[in-house]
Amino acid sequence: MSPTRKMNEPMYREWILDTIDSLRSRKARPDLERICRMVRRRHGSEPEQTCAELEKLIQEQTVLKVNYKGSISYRNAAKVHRRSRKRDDQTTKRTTVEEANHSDLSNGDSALGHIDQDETDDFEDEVPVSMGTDSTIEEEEMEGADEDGHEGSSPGGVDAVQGVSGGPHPDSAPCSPSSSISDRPPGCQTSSRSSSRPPSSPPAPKQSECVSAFCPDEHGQSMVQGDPGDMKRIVHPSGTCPWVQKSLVNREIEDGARMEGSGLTPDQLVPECVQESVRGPDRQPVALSFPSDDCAKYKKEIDVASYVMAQDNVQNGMKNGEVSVKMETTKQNLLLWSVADVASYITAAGFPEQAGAFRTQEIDGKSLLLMQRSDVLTGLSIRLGPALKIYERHVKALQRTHFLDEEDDL
DNA sequence: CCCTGCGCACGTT
DNA sequence: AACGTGCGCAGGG
Repeated sequence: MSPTRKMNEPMYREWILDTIDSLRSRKARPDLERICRMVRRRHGSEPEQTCAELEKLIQEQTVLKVNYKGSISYRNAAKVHRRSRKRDDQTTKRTTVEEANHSDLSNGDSALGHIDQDETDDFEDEVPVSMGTDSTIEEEEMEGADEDGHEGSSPGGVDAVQGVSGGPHPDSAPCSPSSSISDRPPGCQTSSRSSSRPPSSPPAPKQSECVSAFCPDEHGQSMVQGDPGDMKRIVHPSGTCPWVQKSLVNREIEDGARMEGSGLTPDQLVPECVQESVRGPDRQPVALSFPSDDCAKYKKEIDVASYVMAQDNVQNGMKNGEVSVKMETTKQNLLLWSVADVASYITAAGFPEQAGAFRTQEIDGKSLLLMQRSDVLTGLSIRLGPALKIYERHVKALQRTHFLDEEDDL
């Protein structure tokens, strides 16, 4: 019965991205409610589905979920670009990434710009998004984390702390750090929130947009975060997004009068990923330390590709030498890779069957750099499972490494 | 009623 | 100054 149910991701992805773009061009906040509504109107798909698909996109970073001015917004990752102007600064900063994490967060909101076609990967490195995909992720967890992180922030952090999470949304609530993190359920249903605060929250003094995704550490990479276990779960039942329905329903039927039912306004529901970081004019963020921060930092500092490679080598137990060598030269020479090089890389990475597809499609180093997720997932005619792994763990990693390196060089 | 377009204020770089 | 964002309002269907 529900044809929409079967929709392919690519399609949905387009719809959603398109919708986000439309809303943006219309100067309307691309929030979940609007996105769902528009998708429904245009394509007739259920809000729930849209919500679920949107989440997938968030996880794969095709869409970025951010907290902007106290509310959740979604961004088309491909359109996000960071400031391209000041290169010098960037370069400098990049070197020392230590603080990158914060800056990333902060710039999220306005800095996003447009990345044209290069998209995804490019921005990735700047934006605090998560890179992983396979397992995980999401936003809500962060709350817990940050709270936990307590304000380590700053001494004077009052403001900061407050700002960090408290500002805009109660939900984020950070205000009470000491409170329980543990109970912070994944956003959607949350009941606890209802009592927390009235719908009307004061305008957030500070503003910054935070991306909600984080780095999953499914590889077991030991990143800096403290509790991996926690952050692993998925946040909300995407399939169900009560709040989505609710908001839509409200609109259609009651117009909001019913919120009390759940106790929250659509806005408040969103909290899942809300997290904010504030940073002083000249200081670092005050923010609490949440995983995402670490992730961002981690991303920058570590050579993802190397890491991945190492892993693969281990698991494949093969051609370590070859791969390693390749890796060494990767940064500078990815552009020089031939079709055969790419194929052997894929083979060495443990996907011999899929390597042929790369060869067939004549993917050389340059092409590899230009590959987008959809290209790998659907353009090569390979199975989704391996395709996802190849893209997330190898293609993306190589691209990232390449661009980062390029940036450093600049 | 809903969608769309846009002026304007605000925040960041 | 330039740019991204989104509120709030007006106009059109």
